[in-house]
Amino acid sequence: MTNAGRNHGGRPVQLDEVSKKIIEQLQADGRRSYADIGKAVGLSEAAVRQRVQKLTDAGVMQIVAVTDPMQLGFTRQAMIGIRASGDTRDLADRLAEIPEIDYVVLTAGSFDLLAEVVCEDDDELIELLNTSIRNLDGVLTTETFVYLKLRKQFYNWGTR
Amino acid sequence: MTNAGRNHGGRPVQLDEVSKKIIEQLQADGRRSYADIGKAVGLSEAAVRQRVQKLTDAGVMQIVAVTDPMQLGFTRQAMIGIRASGDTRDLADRLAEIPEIDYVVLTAGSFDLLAEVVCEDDDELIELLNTSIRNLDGVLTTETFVYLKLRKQFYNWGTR
DNA sequence: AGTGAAACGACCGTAGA
DNA sequence: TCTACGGTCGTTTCACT
Repeated sequence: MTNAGRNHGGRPVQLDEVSKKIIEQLQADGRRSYADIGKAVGLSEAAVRQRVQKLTDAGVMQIVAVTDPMQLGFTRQAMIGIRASGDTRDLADRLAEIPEIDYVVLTAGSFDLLAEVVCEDDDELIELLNTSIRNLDGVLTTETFVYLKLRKQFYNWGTR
Repeated sequence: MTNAGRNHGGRPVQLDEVSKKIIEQLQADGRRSYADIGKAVGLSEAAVRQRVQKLTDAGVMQIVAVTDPMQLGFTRQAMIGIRASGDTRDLADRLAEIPEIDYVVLTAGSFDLLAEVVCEDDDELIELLNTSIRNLDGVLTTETFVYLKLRKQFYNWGTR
């Protein structure tokens, strides 16, 4: 189960209804057996297996464990909007190295970057902002949006 | 493989090093066999399976398929900051019903809500902003941050 | 909470339509 | 790209520690 063959070109893949159904099944339960999925979509176990292989090799889909930060004791989350000078790709790289940051995206708009942080508590968040983030070369100003309640989350993916 | 027994109380669970290692293995590959994981963490297959069962039942972890919107032809993503009046929980509920929105969070700061949208192209994004989002009762102003490049994404989860 | 063993079911490779 | 099938390996259950 390697990552070999990822479609780094990023050309969209045309999916038929059957593959979409297979993905739906695995979005509900990533460990569902290929045989079970086959019954649900009307295909043999081997055919399902081949399609899943193709989809993961092409980088359309990944089957992974997703954790709940709250349950792991990370009670404080926030999105940080960053206005920057210089090369934002470079800054994004440096932000990505910070373990408390789980999400970094380069944007167009009144922020140049958005970064999501996962912290144990407010103290860790303050520490992170004051030492790790605002001190970075190229960071002009930041704006913090502390999460009060997560209402919806659907799993997409697209780091490349 | 139901969702039964989710720990909706949200009390943090204390995890030992072994469970953390198991989660790490599954974050890398959600379909890795329990036997393999057992070899990696020094536990029998049955013990690993019991722990994984517990972790998923407690709501600490979920094993799911995560898709890449780009590969599925959704070439335009954006974060939308929303300033609102009235009950933001109510507004969040209505935003969550919009299929193009995959992420809604209530925040403290200069936005009341953040919503992430996944669109096929710019036209769909414009349409969505003008018709579905800005027209909602309670939406005062919006600010859109179009994604240029996703740099880092780590899978967390916490909708309740 | 963990191991070990036996029965069962899933997965994988290959052959063939 | 699919089905069919046999060998191998993973999973499940249970008795035991």
